[in-house]
Amino acid sequence: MAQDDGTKAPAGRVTILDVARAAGVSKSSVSRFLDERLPKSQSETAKRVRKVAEELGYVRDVSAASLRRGKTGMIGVIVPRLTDTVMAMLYEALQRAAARRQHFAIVATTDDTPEAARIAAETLLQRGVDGLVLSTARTEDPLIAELAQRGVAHVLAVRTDGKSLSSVGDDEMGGYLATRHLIDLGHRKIGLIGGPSYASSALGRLAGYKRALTEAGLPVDPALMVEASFSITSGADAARTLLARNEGLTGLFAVNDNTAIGALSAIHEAGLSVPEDISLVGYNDIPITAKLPVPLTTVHVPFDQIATEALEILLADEPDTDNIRKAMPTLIPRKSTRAIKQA
Amino acid sequence: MAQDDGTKAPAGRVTILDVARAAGVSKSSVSRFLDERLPKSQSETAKRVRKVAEELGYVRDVSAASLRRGKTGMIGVIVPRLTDTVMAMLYEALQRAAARRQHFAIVATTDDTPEAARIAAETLLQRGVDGLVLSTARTEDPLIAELAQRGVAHVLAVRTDGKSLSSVGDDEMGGYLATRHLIDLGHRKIGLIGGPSYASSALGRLAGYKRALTEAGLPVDPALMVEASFSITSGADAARTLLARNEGLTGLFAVNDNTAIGALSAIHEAGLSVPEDISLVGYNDIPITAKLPVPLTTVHVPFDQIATEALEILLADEPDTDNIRKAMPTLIPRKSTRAIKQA
DNA sequence: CTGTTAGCGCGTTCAG
DNA sequence: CTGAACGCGCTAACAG
Repeated sequence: MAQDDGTKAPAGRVTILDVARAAGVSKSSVSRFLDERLPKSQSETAKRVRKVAEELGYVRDVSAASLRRGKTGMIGVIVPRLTDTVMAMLYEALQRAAARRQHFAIVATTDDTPEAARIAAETLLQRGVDGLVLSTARTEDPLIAELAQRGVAHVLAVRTDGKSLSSVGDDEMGGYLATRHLIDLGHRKIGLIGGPSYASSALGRLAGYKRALTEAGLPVDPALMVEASFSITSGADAARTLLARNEGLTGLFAVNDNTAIGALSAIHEAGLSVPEDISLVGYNDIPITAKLPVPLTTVHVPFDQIATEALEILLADEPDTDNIRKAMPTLIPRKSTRAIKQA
Repeated sequence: MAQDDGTKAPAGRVTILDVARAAGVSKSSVSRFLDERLPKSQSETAKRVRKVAEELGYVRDVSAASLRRGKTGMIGVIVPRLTDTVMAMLYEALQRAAARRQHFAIVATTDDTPEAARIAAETLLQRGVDGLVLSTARTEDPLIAELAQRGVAHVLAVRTDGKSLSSVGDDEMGGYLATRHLIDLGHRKIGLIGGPSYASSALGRLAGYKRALTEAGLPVDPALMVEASFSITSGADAARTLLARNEGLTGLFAVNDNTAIGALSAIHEAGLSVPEDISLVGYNDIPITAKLPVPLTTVHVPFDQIATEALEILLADEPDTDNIRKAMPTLIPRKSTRAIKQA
């Protein structure tokens, strides 16, 4: 039994025509009054139309509007995986930023493989997204080149290829801050658990690590640097290697919280403690780091800012001039680092 | 400089009409041959049309198709948050299941508040989803009642309200398995870190805990049970309470891996070790549990199965008969549990 | 500011 | 099986 609200009950869903009739105006007027992109008119009729629409429970059919406008108001996000908390944080931030701009962010995952990234992009494009936010960029990424060539609006987030429009964290600075923190605490032999070399974020943090060392007059020793993926297991492996290879290591900088957590396991396994024997710094400040038995010192990344700027770039009317925007990270000192014991 | 593929270059995007012309058939034929819902015709023209479409790089305009079909092929997923790995796993599983059925899953988060859940549902519906998968159900959830009354297709996943169509894990069984495991190892004083009482999953696991205890002739002692949220911090708090309140506690079952991880902190803090002093079991088997310094014994939940069945229910032509489908969990014994030391 | 008109690209009648 | 014609609901262009 459908409820009767006094107006002629529309058969199925309420269309713009129902509203127009009920308000006694033309449907194009309704369309205009309800256009969220225009500054909302304060005229009496405008108010009445909005009220009637509200009462009737009218909601615009996005398929029809998208067809006509040539835009869907959806933006596609491509991330390696959502079970990586960093990427979940990025996506949630992008959702918030998109909502603020009356858009909606949909996501597809790639497991960090280029083939899946291509499929993800295709899927999202097929779904009609107005643009793409990619966090999977590699240096010399053919997918990105192709998108550019096809004229697909896109922006890189968190990771950059060094040339396309991007919104990232200042990884070099973050790496510097982390390493400098350890140096300031008196550490002299500081290992690095790096990330995959195809990720600009990992490379930047490595560069920052080197700069801090050099600036402090410390040697940049290849034996102190190990490359890992962004996984917990590979962090553990890397830490094991580093520990075995370097007598007297007291500081460790992992360019990712996950690898730091893996390193924690390896350190315990070796009969050592954090921070008593080894001071450890992570990167990203994922929620769990603050809640570990020994809360992890890490570098906080302002994902909300990165997301906001990414969308600003993507949705800008005319192409931006400065290609790569960098957001400032912050060091969060917690309990996994302490001043070195005096010899 | 647009490349010329020999056919008349369409101005903007390739439409169905371009394909029709290039293949020498009418556009309705093209539409039919390319309809993924129909069994694909093997006739020569069909093959030719598909080939031409492929060559021209034709992709169906989903807005136009959706407008005409009255369906978008999108399903909306509502979860508390994606930074909770459990929910990220659920959503990724739903994405895969949706893809298998030629659909696409979009997501919105609620921070586990009913008001945000309502907004999330509205947002998703406005975006034109064909149905909703909710993992935020509470017992007596007005939002769900409203969806039902409005005729919105929906299914509950992981958590159920006990009456609506749902696809969940068998939480009672999981709770039983976890507790039984501890009992089998000789533990007699087993604490429970429960979840919020509005979540059916938490309630089910609690019920399983009680059944295992009762079956073993052990008392169900209220002092051994603490309610927590699903967060790490609250898990730590709960464990502290339990430890302080119960002399001789040797076993602990946390109905969620996150709270188990929190408990870990509290246990260490109290100067105790896992599994030497306390055996600990979690729930969900999120990836990190296997990689902790002491890998966590936990209950694995088949999210892929839950997701597949959820979509089966949601996309079914006629309403299902059995309301609540339950997937079997599995106990994964790792290093956080061991036989009790003999007195 | 308002209304009229003309499609957006597609899927689905319906007649052949 | 095929094609012609219609219209899904909306917005843009235009005219008043």
